[in-house]
Amino acid sequence: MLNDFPLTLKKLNLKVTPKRLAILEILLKESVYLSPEEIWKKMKKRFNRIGLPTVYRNLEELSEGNIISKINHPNRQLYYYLCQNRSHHHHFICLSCRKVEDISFCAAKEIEGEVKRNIRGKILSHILQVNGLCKNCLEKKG
Amino acid sequence: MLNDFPLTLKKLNLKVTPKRLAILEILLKESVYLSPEEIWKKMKKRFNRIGLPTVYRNLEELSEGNIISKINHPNRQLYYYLCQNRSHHHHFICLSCRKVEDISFCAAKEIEGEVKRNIRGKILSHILQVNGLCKNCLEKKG
DNA sequence: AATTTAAATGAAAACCATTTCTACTTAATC
DNA sequence: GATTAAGTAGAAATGGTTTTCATTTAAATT
Ligand SMILES: [Zn+2]
Ligand SMILES: [Zn+2]
Ligand SMILES: [Zn+2]
Ligand SMILES: [Zn+2]
Repeated sequence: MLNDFPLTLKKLNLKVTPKRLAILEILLKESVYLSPEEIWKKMKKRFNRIGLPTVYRNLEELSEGNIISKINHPNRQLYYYLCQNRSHHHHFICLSCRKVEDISFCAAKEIEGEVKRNIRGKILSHILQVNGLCKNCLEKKG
Repeated sequence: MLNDFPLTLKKLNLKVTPKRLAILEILLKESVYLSPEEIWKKMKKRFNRIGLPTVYRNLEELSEGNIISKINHPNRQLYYYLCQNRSHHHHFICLSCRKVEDISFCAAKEIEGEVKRNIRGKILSHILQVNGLCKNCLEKKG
């Protein structure tokens, strides 16, 4: 279930193409967030012909379908991460080695309450992300 | 204190220039987030010569100095907002009319605990933002 | 008030990550 | 296998943002 990618794609009404599967496989193998170009470079090892726009398109679609997460990086470039944890949660990202770790705490409930009570608007999405240095990177510096 | 901009700039070791003051004044007047180009257009009404890079540079510096907030927008463009609330808090942003409203709830404490306990890393920053439709925009649609 | 110095600025150009376009290919359905 | 809508490659365009560098300005120092 966790990585029956063909099924996952079908559920999103996306065709099961070798390139889509490869993008997911590449991301699954990584414990760090990757840029579209980095994923493209890895794809070039598997396919003779593979365009960068294909990688961008697919990453956007997969992100739209909540299969992969978009990372909010201070340098404002795009990064993606495939998390095997399928329940709602957020991320701690290492700004040095790019490692991604799960944060189970989510303020969604409390915030929903506050938005209902005071703002009286409709929530469409929320971002919660912690940026820092992971254990390994901290120890290297010390 | 709240808008003694010259003093604020001095504290950041930034020179008190008419253009910096104007950028702050423009932002202070707005209850919505603005793009650098939008701010530049407003600046052109006040100055004969005003370059877009100057606006970008100053916005970045002011954001770095925590005088203004950078907005995380789904379209990935830069937007800034000057919030008069000087205590730590986060924002609800309307994706339709761009209104920004304060959310006092912040999960920082809980997250800090979780990062200390499980991740054992160092937190450098955190993002918490709620995107949605404000009360006014909801009612317009209904 | 004049001098000095580092910071700020404008204009033009560069940058470059991302998107668009078009012709071609492929997956899925029957 | 034929059909059709979706996916793709490659090249080019896009456009928000940053860099460069010569000039100007703020503000500290005489
Ligand atoms: Zn790390
Ligand atoms: Zn995760
Ligand atoms: Zn609104
Ligand atoms: Zn605020």
